Amino acid sequence: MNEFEILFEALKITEPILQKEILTHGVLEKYPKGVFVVEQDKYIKWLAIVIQGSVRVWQEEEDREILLYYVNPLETCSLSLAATFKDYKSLVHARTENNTTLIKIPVRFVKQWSFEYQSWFRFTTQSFITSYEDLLVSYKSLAFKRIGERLYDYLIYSKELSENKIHISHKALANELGTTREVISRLLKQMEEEGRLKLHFKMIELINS
Amino acid sequence: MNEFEILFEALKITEPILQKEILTHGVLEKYPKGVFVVEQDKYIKWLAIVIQGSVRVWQEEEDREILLYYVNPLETCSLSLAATFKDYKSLVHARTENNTTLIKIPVRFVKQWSFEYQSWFRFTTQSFITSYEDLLVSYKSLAFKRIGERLYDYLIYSKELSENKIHISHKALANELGTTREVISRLLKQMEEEGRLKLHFKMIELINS
DNA sequence: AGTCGGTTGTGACATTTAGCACAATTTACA
DNA sequence: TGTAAATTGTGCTAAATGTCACAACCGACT
Repeated sequence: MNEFEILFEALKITEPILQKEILTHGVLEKYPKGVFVVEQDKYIKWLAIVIQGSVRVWQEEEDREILLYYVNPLETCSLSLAATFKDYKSLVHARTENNTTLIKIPVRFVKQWSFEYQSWFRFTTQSFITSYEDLLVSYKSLAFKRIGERLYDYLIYSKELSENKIHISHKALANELGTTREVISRLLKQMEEEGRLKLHFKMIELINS
Repeated sequence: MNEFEILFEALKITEPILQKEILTHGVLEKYPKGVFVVEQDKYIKWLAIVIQGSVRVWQEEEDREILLYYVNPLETCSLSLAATFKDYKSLVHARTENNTTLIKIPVRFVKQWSFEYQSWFRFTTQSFITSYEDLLVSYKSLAFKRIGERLYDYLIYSKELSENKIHISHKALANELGTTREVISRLLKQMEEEGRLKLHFKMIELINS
């Protein structure tokens, strides 16, 4: 099954005309890790849907950054989606996290299809809603939780995606959470002393409670 | 011009069939200040569009709260909108700020119309996008700015909506920004000493720089 | 084995934010 | 006019977070 077929199946795109449109105007691209897909303050020209790999989306200011979310297979960056409805500059950065396969759709089609094809409408709408809810949860967490708790939440969440061993540096964790490396190092050390995890070089092992 | 006509004009709802649908299924309601329109963890049954007045939308945890946004005339709460596409419990609270006139649409129609009527599609889409962007800006601000700056930003923003005199208590400001009253009082006092504003009882006067 | 760049640990200290206590002030309204 | 409730000011203290400096450590590569 090729990438387009994967897309059609996952998004339940059954309309033959829409399939044809996507095949005609969509562009398949493969990127290595670390490529910028979207840059803050630049105009967005394509809607990218991740087929394989993942894309990290974040905001930055001076030398700090904070994670917004990851775009995983068969999801799209809801901000690119927003941009397709209203020409504007990106408020965020986005970069591939792994080798990543994308299908890119020129923005001018995205809106039009939403009104014409039920399945595409479902896809765009769902993407928006999910992203909005996620952001809302993050916002609340940022407003009311202390860094220690947000850090642990992050680790638990990462664990669910893979296993008990999370491969990430303290500096990278700081960038996910919008703080600095020393803060993370100290909090992790403290959690290690509490027996909640075990620290290794560029790896954190969670201990099942 | 009655409330429905105002709605049609503002949202550029020209389709006669849609107008008829809205007149048939929409309900006009007038509330005094302080009525809960949506409550956290409750199911959403209506999409409310503000015609007059305004609705405050916020999140809370224990005895803290933080503002998300205000719904102003001819806007809708994007979270109610999200809920119409996916039955779920509200993540937020919403309460009228003034005497407020709403048009309420049962959620089951909202999604259907989006796909059937261009103007309704434009309305729902725009609402989502605007809310999403606003939340994103708030998120960044929360992540990187200190309370003092967020406070001043808030005052400047309020000033633009009305005049130099902002009628609000320190406690209410704390609730807008997710902090406590003492913090706000001190920061305001400091800004007064710096000549940036003048404090009165339940009112803050901004000084043009 | 040696070098180098990135990573981690940590002490000392500064700043920001929060929490408690209580007095003073203002308003609403009985 | 008097009283109660809400609002504001502020000293003191504590906790959370950020900053700087520097040493120790790890792993990739020659």
